[in-house]
Amino acid sequence: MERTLIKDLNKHINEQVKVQGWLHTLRDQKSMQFLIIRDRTGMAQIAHFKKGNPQLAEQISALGTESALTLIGKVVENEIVKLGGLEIQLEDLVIENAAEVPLPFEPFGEYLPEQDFRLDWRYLDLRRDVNQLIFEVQTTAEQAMREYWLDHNFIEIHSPKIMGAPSESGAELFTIPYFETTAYLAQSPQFYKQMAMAAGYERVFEIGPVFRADPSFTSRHMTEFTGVDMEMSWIDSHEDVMAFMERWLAYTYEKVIEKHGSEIENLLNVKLEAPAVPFPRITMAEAHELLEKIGYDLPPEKKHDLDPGAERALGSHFKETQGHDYVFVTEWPFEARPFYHMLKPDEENITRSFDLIGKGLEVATGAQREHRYEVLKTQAVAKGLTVEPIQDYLNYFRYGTPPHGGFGFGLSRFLMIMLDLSNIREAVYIFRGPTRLTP
RNA sequence: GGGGGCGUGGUGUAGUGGUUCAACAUGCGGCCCUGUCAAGGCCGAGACCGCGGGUUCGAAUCCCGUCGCUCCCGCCA
Repeated sequence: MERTLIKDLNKHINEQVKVQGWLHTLRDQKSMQFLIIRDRTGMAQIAHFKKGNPQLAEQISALGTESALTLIGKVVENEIVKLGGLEIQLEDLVIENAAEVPLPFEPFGEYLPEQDFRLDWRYLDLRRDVNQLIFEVQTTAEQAMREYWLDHNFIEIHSPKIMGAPSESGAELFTIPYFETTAYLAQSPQFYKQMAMAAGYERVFEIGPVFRADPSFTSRHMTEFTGVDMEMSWIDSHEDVMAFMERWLAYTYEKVIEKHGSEIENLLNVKLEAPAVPFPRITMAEAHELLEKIGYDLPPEKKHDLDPGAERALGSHFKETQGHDYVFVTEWPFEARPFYHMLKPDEENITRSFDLIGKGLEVATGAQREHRYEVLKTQAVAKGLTVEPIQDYLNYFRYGTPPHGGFGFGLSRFLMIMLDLSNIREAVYIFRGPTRLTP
């Protein structure tokens, strides 16, 4: 017998159906039992007259909530029933997997345990509607991103996550034993995206895992996360990358709104609107002036940079003045950027780069890359790097590599921003942090 | 790596030096209820108040240490 989804029960009045799902609540009375069963599509009431089958009644009485059940019965209309005006009169029940009693916590209780405890029992936590929604939204968002890329002639790549040399200086790398030597977990697909430019692929994207060995204890950092990266050739400047990116992001919002807008409003109380294109832009120099004007005190060691407080201040400023959640901060000083960001021709210390700030949180970094071999080498040396370990990378720029640029974008941070989640642990399927390796 | 906060039955909280201070809610167990509906009623079990030390006649409550969690800074997506 085929399974009927709970949302489709009203199409099967007076028919025998099989439903499968989780026991949401059990109301065990003297002569009757009511089981509320839940599947991904909704909830329904199952009624059982104890006298009809005392043995079954006994089994039901022993059931713990959240048990996985298969039920067979007849769908009947019943105006009294508040759950959809129908119920299933139980004929047979299979306990597929009984939930132990008691549960570690009640996923549908009035209050929730603290997050760390919920992460211990993440699969119970994920049974909550709002969590199901978050990952439906993520699925739609990724699909929209891919659609947009494919409509613009991008090629999808999957670069290796095991590397022989660090892909960038700076962020800490995880080392792993690798036969007779030591390898690193990829901290970014950066160099491999650029290799695709050298390969003449012109436009590539990758959605994949990224590893950072930084011991960061914040609500927005993870040691493993999903990086959303793209790179495009034959650009004139970083402005081409930003112009692409804002349309790509607006498209993603549109698709998410179309599919989940009302549910997001119901469950998360967020009224989603696609961000207007173009996004506001501000150069780093202007940002510093603005911060001073609005009274944000940037620490002196940050004079070429922004700190998280400054990002939040900029975020709320552009929200207030332009009603926009996003802002590009452009033209970062070379001191604050990696060696491969291209410098402006007339201003030696300024890069053709940008960060995208969403609701005050850094969500992406991008730039035009330096594609001229000698210039790139000089910039690496200027950053204090030795050429030898990055020679493989430098070799990408020896035999006809077009001008290009791109960005790296944090998928979970994006979900945080879009859905107003206060902690990245809520925006990721399974969280990995310095002290969280399980489940 | 630096700093702040928190740590009480399974879970969420109350209690900030003493005499019912170990409470309330929820969950759990039992009983009651002719069909309930995020049911309701009654009864019951369940915590030596993270751990170790100290102050005190007396510590969940104050102090020190330690562990865990959390947030902020640094780093970044």
